[in-house]
Amino acid sequence: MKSITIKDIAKICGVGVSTVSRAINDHPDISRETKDMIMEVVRQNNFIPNKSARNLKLIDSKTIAVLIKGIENPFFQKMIRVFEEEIQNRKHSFILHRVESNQDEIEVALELIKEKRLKGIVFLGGFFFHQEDKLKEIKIPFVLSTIAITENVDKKLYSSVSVDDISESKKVINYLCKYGHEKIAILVAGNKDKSISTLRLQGYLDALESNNIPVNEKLIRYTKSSPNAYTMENGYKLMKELLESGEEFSAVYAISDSMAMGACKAILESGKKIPDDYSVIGFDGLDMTYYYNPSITTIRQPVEDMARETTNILFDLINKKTENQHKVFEGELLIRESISRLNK
Amino acid sequence: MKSITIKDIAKICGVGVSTVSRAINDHPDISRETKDMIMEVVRQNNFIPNKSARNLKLIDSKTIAVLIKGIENPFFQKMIRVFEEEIQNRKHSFILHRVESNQDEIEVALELIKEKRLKGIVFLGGFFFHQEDKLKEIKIPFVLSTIAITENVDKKLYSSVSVDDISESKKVINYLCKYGHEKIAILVAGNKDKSISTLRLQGYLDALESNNIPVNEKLIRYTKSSPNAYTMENGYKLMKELLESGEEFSAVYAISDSMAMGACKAILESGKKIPDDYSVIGFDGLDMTYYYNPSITTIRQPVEDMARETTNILFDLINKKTENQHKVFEGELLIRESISRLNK
DNA sequence: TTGTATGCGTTATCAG
DNA sequence: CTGATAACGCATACAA
Repeated sequence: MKSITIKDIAKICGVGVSTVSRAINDHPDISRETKDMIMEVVRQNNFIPNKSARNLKLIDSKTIAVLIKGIENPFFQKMIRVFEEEIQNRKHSFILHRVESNQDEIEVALELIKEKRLKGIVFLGGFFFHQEDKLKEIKIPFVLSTIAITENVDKKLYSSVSVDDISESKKVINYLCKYGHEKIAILVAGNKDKSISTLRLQGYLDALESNNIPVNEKLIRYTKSSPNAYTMENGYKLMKELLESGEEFSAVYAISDSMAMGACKAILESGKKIPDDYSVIGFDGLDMTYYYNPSITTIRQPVEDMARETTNILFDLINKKTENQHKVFEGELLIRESISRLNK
Repeated sequence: MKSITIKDIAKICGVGVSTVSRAINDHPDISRETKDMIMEVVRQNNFIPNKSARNLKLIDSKTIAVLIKGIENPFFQKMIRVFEEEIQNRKHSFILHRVESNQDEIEVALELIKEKRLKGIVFLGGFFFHQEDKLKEIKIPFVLSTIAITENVDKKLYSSVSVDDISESKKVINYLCKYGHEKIAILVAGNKDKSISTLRLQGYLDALESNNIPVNEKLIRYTKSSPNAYTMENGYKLMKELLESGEEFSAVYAISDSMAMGACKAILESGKKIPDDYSVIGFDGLDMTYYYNPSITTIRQPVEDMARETTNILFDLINKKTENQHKVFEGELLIRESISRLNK
């Protein structure tokens, strides 16, 4: 079942393959008539050029890949849109490529670069625990977007766009403290998970200290299951355990909005009220937090702006307009209905 | 900046390219020592085979692609997992490929088939308004999963896995009627959108008729914006308009869970209660409906089973074990807290 | 067990 | 403007 090739088309048209190639690719050096004639034959025979062959031959491809770890995370939804738009505006092709949680994103990137002759890469989500020499293998421009780097790598080796998880996390806790909360629980991702979760936990600890509140280890709840720790289900389970433990607290900080909603459910199910009995605060700024009942106070990451800035930096790098950059965005505290005031 | 190829490796190792190829691809006809030696060199030089070249050469690739339209739809999240698992269990590679809402999925499929030498394809989401001859161009096995076909095409030409949107929709309305509701509003996708929305609306109309309830056009609300009609935002807007219109109703059926949650928000925001003032029912069975407050009654599509069955059929087709099949799954009514009983 | 040569389907170079 | 031909990087038939 051999499929039709450019040669077949050339034969049918009675022209050379290069002429067909020129017709397909809108080359200038071809007369209107031959082009029209060829395109007609192409259409009639449903000829579709083989991209592998094309990629193999091409030296320069004008395509950008976004490698996303955790595509199921609703947090990325809006960013994808922006990437698509921005990249297409710049007349480049956009490839969204999912990397599985057990895959090494750099390996995947390296393969894709070769396969597609990429111009640039965006790494979205996940966390880098890579060594410097790993990063150095990527010879094309790339930007880490909403990624926590844990290793101490030279900032000159990469670009990044992110929020400061530690300080945003402090913001959360300071806000709760301002409202009189002292017994503040936190729902974080499994303790071996060296990631964004660790940073947000760090912010929590720092803020408690600066507010002179002693840390109660029993109020720090870690998810068991991985790799998908930031789910509603985990938030629900953790909250349920916490409630059943009998440990006292007045507010809970879930390090993701999904977990926050799960936590809310557990609280409501136990017959308690939000925010009257317990205050809840999330992180990320998912739309869903607005629609939830009660609406949930959270820190919004400016995802659209972050995606836009990511592409800006990437194309600046591609056009050699800049060295590697690190842009940190400020989160926005969205004050909703899930926090009560304890002091007056 | 030429990148390293199999030839370079061969040269370094002092062997032929075919030997290197054999080493990389775990061929049997190669001695342990040469293989180990070669692999060591491969590692040291970070050699990564070019997939385009490989795909071009290969005749048989053992890869399955899932083309998904509307990847941002949380409905597909769980299915993706299953596809990945099932396909990997069968020792095939899994490619998730996003098709944009303005793209023709068949065109995309045709390209991908050539590029990757696919063994099979799953079309996930969206709706087919394609002619028969379009479908006939796809020469490899494929299955339409959770897709509404609007054209009248010969069922022998394709396989499908779905729920019966019309009858599930009737189930919804019959349930509401049983609880004494008669003034039932429905939130559907924009009227030009010939899709699943149309089918669910049809079920609504049919069920009203069989329950001897006259249709009130004012209770049928269409989203304006496309292409992403099934969002919380649209549910919210539609509900708000409906409430402000002053039209009387006791229950609302949103044809997607996301819309249902948006609708709930609008109701709650207006100071009304669910289900005391208004009953709400959704469709799809997203996890979120459980976590919402109040939890939302909905029709659950058995997504995992559907994904599993999709792969089963696909591989049966690949292995020539079967002709094209059409499997219809039954939805499950998840009774939650968002419906009140009007009659006693 | 290993090496050589050929072709996969395109695009690009270069001569006509 | 057009056509032959040489790559692109790899896998494989075939020869050794």
